Amino acid sequence: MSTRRATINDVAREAGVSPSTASVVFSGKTPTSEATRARVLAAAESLGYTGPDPRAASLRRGRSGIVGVVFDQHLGTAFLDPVTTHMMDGLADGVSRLGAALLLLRDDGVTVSEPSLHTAPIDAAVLIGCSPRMRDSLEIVRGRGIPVVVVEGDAGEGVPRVLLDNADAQRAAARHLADLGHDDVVIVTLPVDTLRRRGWLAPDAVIGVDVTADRLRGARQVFPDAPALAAATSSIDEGAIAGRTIFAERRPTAIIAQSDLLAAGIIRAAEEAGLRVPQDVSVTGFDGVVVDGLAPHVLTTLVQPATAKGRAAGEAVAAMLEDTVPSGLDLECTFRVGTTTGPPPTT
Amino acid sequence: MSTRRATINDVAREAGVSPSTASVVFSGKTPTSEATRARVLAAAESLGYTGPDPRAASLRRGRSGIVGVVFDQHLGTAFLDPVTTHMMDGLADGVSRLGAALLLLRDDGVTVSEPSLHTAPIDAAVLIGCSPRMRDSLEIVRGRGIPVVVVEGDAGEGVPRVLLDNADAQRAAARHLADLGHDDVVIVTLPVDTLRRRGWLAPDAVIGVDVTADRLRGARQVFPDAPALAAATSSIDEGAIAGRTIFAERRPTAIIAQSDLLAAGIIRAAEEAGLRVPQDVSVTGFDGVVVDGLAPHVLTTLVQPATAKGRAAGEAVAAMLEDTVPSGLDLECTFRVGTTTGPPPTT
DNA sequence: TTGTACGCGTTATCAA
DNA sequence: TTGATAACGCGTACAA
Repeated sequence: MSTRRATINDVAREAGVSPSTASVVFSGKTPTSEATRARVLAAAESLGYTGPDPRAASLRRGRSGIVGVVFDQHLGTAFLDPVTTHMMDGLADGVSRLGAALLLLRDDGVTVSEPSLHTAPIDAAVLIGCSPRMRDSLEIVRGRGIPVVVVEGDAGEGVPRVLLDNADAQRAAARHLADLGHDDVVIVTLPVDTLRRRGWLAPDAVIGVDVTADRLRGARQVFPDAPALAAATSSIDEGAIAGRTIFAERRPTAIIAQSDLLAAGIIRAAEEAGLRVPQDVSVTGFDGVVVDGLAPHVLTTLVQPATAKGRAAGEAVAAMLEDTVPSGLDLECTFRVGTTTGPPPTT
Repeated sequence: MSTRRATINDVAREAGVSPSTASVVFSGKTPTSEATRARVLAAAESLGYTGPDPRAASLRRGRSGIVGVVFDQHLGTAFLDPVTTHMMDGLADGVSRLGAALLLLRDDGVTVSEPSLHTAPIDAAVLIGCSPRMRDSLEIVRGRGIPVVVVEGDAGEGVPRVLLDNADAQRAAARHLADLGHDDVVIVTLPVDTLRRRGWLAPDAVIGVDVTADRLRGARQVFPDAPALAAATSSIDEGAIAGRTIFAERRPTAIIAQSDLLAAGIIRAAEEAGLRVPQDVSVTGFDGVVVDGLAPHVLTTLVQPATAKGRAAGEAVAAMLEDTVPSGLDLECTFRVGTTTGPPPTT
């Protein structure tokens, strides 16, 4: 029983047909007589043959039926972000018409072991932007000649992308604050580079992450001189850290956070500092996800179509694999006014 | 430029070495002289060769470096459950020492297109239990001779499993309620079968989902006659539906929900019905996840080590691929008393 | 409808 | 340290 697994050759021999005939019985590419078909199946059964080896089939066909999803961070971290989760949802949906499965890949720059982005048997790749690493990932994938779709990132010519109107959306939120009378505003940004360093950004700081840069640009269109503080990642804890940093130094009347999770942390920090939201300080978020523990607040935020984003990416991939040329897709955020913004304190 | 991609043979020829030497340069399996190494790399560079084709390598090696994660439901749905999310987190961690990537697979019973469970090039599989479908999935994977680990499910002999002490844990919660003086208790269960039908369970109902059955058994050890209502899935909305059904018909003093999400929905339904929690009705959950919008309540629940569960599964897989025999692993839930349980109303 | 023959691109083995 | 050889298991022209 410890012998090697049966191959289609064994089955063919057992059934008294040629290997190609046996192959055809399994693939159904060519009609076969009911008799041979039955004989082949019986032979397979008796040998414990359960179908073509996917590795060999894949080599032969030149296709693996696998779409890689490339993250730039620990997979766990990615999953804990509701935006990513929803996007994966849509992505699974989008590629489903291909019948492709999703391979979770992480490109951290270090070639650990296999399969990395260099060696994974993927037919196409979806790069989840938001990271400077992405440029390198893109390079690798394109070098391999693999079709790729970029979600929220600058891809260069010829790479289909799924984009959000980050700048415009963020400007809408800033405008909302300005209309309420705010002019002392601080911006808390998503990571600005691979190093994910925290801290105040110099006015001329170069930002390597598109999402961060775009949202910042939108905010600055309304508040050109607003100071910006970079967070290390998008999480409630990071938001709290940023909030504490801010309130230790100053008392802005409003804070624009580049994600809902950050906003939630900032609100927590504000309350720790004895500030009421929105009476003492207004806070806006970005994403429109459900944040736990925020009740009874309802975040004023930009609701992004995360699921649609994933689905669009999936469909673009499907199109590329079917030799259609997919165009990039621009999705829009919806501004939602919640209970975390109000007029600035009159003092 | 539209010619086929370069192969390692082309590179070898260009570099004036044998294919095997070129191969070795890329794999590093055998020492090579600096000179040949440089020549091969240069040749590769000039031909645009970016490394061995993973499909061919995988065929030759008999390994793909991919671990399949099999879900029994829409991937999106799975991702939206915090327990699954945390488990994936741990799983990614657990297989990382293998350097393996995770392939998201869904086994819905219908063989749509490739790669399904039948044809995916995976070295091992992790079945996320909780489903009757799982038995079939298991059959398929084992038929292919692929090592498999089952998380929370009955696997039959010889299949390593990662289990939770569902029955014991649930009994602890039930005991807690009994100690408080409750004796009019209703149980809201997770789905009982593939059909995910809602409704009251007959006392002798056959339950095809292990988790559901185990937790129910634990509760019934304390409250043998408690009626049980099945939900269609684990979500807040489903919990609310169940809650409304219950409160329309009766006024139990306590409700045992088989998940936190269900519990949250039940609490919502209770409040809709003008009932206070826990003064009028106590509610217990299961999982110990953070549920949004539940504040200021803190759920009395069983906290399960979701991340550890995933990590254990990952490590078991790694062990199997390294020819070690992994033993199954039993993990324990921790009972946490929150603010949603109290003595029954004295009326 | 079935069989023959070959190649997909790589790597393990072993000898040189 | 390098090279020759032989699979790995399958799919598909093409011919019969």
